[in-house]
Amino acid sequence: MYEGAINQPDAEVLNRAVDAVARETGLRLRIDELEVREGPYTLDAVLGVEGRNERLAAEIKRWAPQANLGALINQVQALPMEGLLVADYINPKMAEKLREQRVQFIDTAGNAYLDMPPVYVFVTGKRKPTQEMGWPKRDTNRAFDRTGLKVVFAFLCRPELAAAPYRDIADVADVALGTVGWVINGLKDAGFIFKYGHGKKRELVEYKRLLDRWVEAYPEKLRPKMQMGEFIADDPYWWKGFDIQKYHGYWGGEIAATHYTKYLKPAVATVYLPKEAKAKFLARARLRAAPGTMWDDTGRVNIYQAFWRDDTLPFINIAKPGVVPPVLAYADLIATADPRNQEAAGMIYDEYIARYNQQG
DNA sequence: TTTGAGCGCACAGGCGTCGC
DNA sequence: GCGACGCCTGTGCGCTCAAA
Repeated sequence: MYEGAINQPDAEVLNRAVDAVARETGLRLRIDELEVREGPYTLDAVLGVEGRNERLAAEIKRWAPQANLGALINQVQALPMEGLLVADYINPKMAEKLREQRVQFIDTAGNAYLDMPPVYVFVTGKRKPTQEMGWPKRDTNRAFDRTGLKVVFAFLCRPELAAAPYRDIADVADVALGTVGWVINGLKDAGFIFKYGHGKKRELVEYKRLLDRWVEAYPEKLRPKMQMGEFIADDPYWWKGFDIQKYHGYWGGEIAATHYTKYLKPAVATVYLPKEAKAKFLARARLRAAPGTMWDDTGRVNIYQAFWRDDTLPFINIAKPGVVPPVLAYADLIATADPRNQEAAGMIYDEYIARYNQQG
């Protein structure tokens, strides 16, 4: 068992997963290093395979719900060397998706997918470990709860906001003043904010890692709460020439990606609207409620309530009018777990977001 | 019914400004 | 230079509400 500088719960998940894969498959993985700096990346761990020369960069996730699968795939694929997802539990559906995208994984139940010819392992369907067996407790950092995510979103759009007074932050993020303290402390604990200089000015650090955490938590915690319905349009190109700004709305997801990259042909429309504009928007766009089961995504429209205040938009750094900020477009695309969308997300990151990472 | 997250408000400490 | 005052900032507490 390895005990290093990495936080205790992550180390526990890693140790359990390594033990489980050995028990279920006989394949022995070796924990070579923890918290390895590789250029701009900090790898959670580097693993070796006994009797072989391969080294695998481990991305450890204590909590890996299905809603975050796209983000997880993206994080593993972005690793600077051959990667491996190490999670508490991967259910059979997630296992199949990960295998489709050739993302190797191991979990604490003994489920695994490893493809290192001539070694090929695919184990799925092992039951989730119970709480009594030491099932790791979920991370309860308030920075990654519903309101915390609104504050972090504002920071990701405008990193310098981290140094602003609490009242300004609360105003821009549209949360209560008391919430800001919880979020800042949560970010400090997690190592995303530190204070420097004589005046103890706050600064955002580890921008990419924070973005990954946000992109991971957003589709699970915040977006479902903001959902105003799923609709369908008869004309799949209804959105072309549609003046969304008239409704104080913003294109997200695939349509945002076409504005930022000209790379995608959108099938699904994602729209962010103020609550009060929904009825007028639906009538003008001629949308109807989506049926329970849809075999084809073409023409599908997801509408979410905009979770930022319209009058604080100058602070939120909208790169294109009527289009959500690059950070949100990136998160929407990653959440789909679709390979083409992930590619588009990568382009948005490179062109619009990466510069914040270099600053931070 | 219980629990926990979110909010608003009040309070305390720090800092700057002004008058003596 | 020192003290009084007021403003700004961050923290803590109690209430409300929603989810389980």
